[in-house]
Amino acid sequence: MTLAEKAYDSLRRDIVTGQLKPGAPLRMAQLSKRYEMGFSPLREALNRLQAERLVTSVALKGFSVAPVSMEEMWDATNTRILIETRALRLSIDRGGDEWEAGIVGSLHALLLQAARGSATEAEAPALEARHHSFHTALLSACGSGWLMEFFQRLYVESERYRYPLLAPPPGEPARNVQAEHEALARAALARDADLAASLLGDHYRRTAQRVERLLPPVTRVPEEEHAAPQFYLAPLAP
Amino acid sequence: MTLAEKAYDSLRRDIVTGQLKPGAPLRMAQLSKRYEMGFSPLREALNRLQAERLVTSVALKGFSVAPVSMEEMWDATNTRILIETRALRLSIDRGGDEWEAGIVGSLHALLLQAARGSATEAEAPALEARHHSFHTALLSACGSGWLMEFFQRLYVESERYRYPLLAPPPGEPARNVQAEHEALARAALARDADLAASLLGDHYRRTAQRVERLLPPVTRVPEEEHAAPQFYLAPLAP
DNA sequence: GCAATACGGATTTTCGAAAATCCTGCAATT
DNA sequence: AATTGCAGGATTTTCGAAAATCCGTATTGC
Repeated sequence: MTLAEKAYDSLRRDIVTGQLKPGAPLRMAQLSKRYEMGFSPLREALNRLQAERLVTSVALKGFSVAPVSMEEMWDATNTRILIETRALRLSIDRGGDEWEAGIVGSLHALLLQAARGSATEAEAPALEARHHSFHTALLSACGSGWLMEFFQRLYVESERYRYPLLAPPPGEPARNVQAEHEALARAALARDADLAASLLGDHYRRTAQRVERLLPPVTRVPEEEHAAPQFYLAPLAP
Repeated sequence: MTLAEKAYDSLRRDIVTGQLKPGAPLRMAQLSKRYEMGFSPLREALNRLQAERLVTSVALKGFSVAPVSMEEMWDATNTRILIETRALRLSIDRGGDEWEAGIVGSLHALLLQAARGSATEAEAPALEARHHSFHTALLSACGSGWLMEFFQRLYVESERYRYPLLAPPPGEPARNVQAEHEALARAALARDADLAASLLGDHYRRTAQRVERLLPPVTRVPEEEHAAPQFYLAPLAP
């Protein structure tokens, strides 16, 4: 594994888990010290992350962690539902034995980890990994590389919002999210596409609502000139 | 504009227009000479392009132009229809005067350029730019950054397949694609979401069928993993 | 004869410093 | 008092060379 790949993995993890805060500037000197490598591999990683919208950059002014907002969270959620319900229906149509086995296996692993009392911070990455595997398994037979790519992109994006909730705040009733996963798997294996798609949409909407309720401070991003225009009139000539 | 940005634009253009053939290895020394810059800005551009799936890379073995295939072209087409019909319906719901003005204006500019006899190679980039502006204007009021991003990604992807057809081969009946654009704009401005979505889907399916009919050699991607294909999208401009 | 291994050239990856650019604060001017 | 102009420092961007790795070839050992 090259240094640039290490840099990519480390930066991605630290952004998704919130150790690098949204909007925070990423200075080369500071990153170089933190990750113990030169500028070249860091720049490479930052450019990839920029293309994935996890970091932003302005020429000659450097990189920053991409900001978060409730608007963006809902946009990601709605787009996710569009992408994943399509991929799920395709998978239900086309999936074979391997697809079913992948669902059953990854759901089992997810439930084991969840039952292990994964509410602690130390267990969060393991739980998150199995959650990702399960959702990937569900869609894996869709046969569309583009749908899978967009699914992965939006999964990472929503992980940024979801991660702080893996260790639920005290006094908050735990949501039985694993029951939703089980119902989803059951509907998929029963080849009930309408039910499965409906359950998947509800699953994500519920997650988004929980994020909205428990993470309101996150949304308070001071508005600068970074705001996207309401309308976009593309230039005509090159 | 930094050198890295120039490198990105140049490489992207040369890949989309087929001057860099699908599957072709991209050697640093050769690129450095071709674009007259050092390794650093080139690597930066290549990493961004890799994240956008226009180039592939293997650690310590370098970069290549991403391959093309008919399967991938159909995947991009179908995913495009999913993304864009959603974005179009949202725009039709939410768009205001500026949105309408953008459509009318960019359609007018597109028709002017098309009437100018853009079948020549020299005019292809201008026609392509206005085509892109028109489709962007149609969706621009959807209010979803993620849908717009995926739209742009798939637009570029399909441009790779469409570009050689801007100058139609001799003996091939020209398709009246501008009539389709006009009908699309009319349906959008009339706020007929079902009709507009249906026209948009047909528009892309027709394009894909034409690509499939006129570019069959493209699909013959040799089995060897990294060799350049025997056939490729013929370059239009010098 | 055949497999395994060592070598040399080609290529990528990384480093460290130089060049270019931006930002801040202060002074000079209107 | 407000604005402009200009150093000086901080930061990013780029270069060129060094280090690391890969691939094909030839040599060795069995």
